[in-house]
Amino acid sequence: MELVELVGTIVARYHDEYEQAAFRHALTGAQARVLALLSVKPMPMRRIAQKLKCEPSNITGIIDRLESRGLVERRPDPDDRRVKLAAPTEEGNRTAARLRDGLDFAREPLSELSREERLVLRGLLRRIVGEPAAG
Amino acid sequence: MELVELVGTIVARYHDEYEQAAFRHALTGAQARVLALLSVKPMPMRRIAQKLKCEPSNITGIIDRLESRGLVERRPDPDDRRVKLAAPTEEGNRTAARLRDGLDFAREPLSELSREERLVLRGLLRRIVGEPAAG
DNA sequence: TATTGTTATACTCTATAACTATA
DNA sequence: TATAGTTATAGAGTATAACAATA
Repeated sequence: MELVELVGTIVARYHDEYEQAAFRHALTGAQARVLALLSVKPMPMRRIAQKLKCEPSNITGIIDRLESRGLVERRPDPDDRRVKLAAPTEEGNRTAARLRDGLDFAREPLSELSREERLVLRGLLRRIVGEPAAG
Repeated sequence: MELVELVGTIVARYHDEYEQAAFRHALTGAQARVLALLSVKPMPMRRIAQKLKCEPSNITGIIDRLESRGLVERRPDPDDRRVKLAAPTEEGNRTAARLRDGLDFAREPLSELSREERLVLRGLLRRIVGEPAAG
């Protein structure tokens, strides 16, 4: 099995598992990604679009749906009245935490590897990602 | 940077690059995946749905759009008149080949690694994917 | 004038359910 | 009866263009 094909397999599996984890919380993949993003740090609508690499107009609907479920709220930005800060509610933060815990990919397949092997893998992946040697 | 985060980064990058490669040929991601699949081997509509992990009814529209662009055609199955085999046209095969060649991910980041490192990486990824030692 | 978020619109992908034609 | 593909429908994500409020 070729390296590129292996990477493709892992990408597909990771993606599927993320979608499934989202589905368990009655979220779509996009909604789960936005919620996960906001649970790290609230941010303006436009910043979310940049992170998701999509047009800002799409974020309106995604936040609408998360807001209607009580997982996210829109707050005014005291420094710029044009800006709306999207932030998770308490329930949103709890959902985001359970979402993280439900990502089996982290545990199961990687647990096949020993500690040393994981360090080797991490080093190789860092090279691929283009990380500097730090960390 | 943690291992899981690294995998997530690579997954996102791979995904983006695939979408971009598809876009360069005026294809959506789903259309490109189906075309790539069929360029390996023509198959019944239902089999495509299984490969893409979606409902068969969706495949009708995707094949419709590929067919209207002359990239794919529907052929009867001589063994079962219910079945329609989706197969790439000559132009479809050419497009699929150019699509494969345009996937920079294969070349650029992996080329950072030496031959030995790539073998080590392949071995580790095989373990993660759960491949038997064969190949 | 430029920017932020929104609205309106259209297209694609998706699941569900009902349908046709075969088996 | 069961299966393969289709159609109809609805919801979600996406891009584009135009808009109101604010900078």
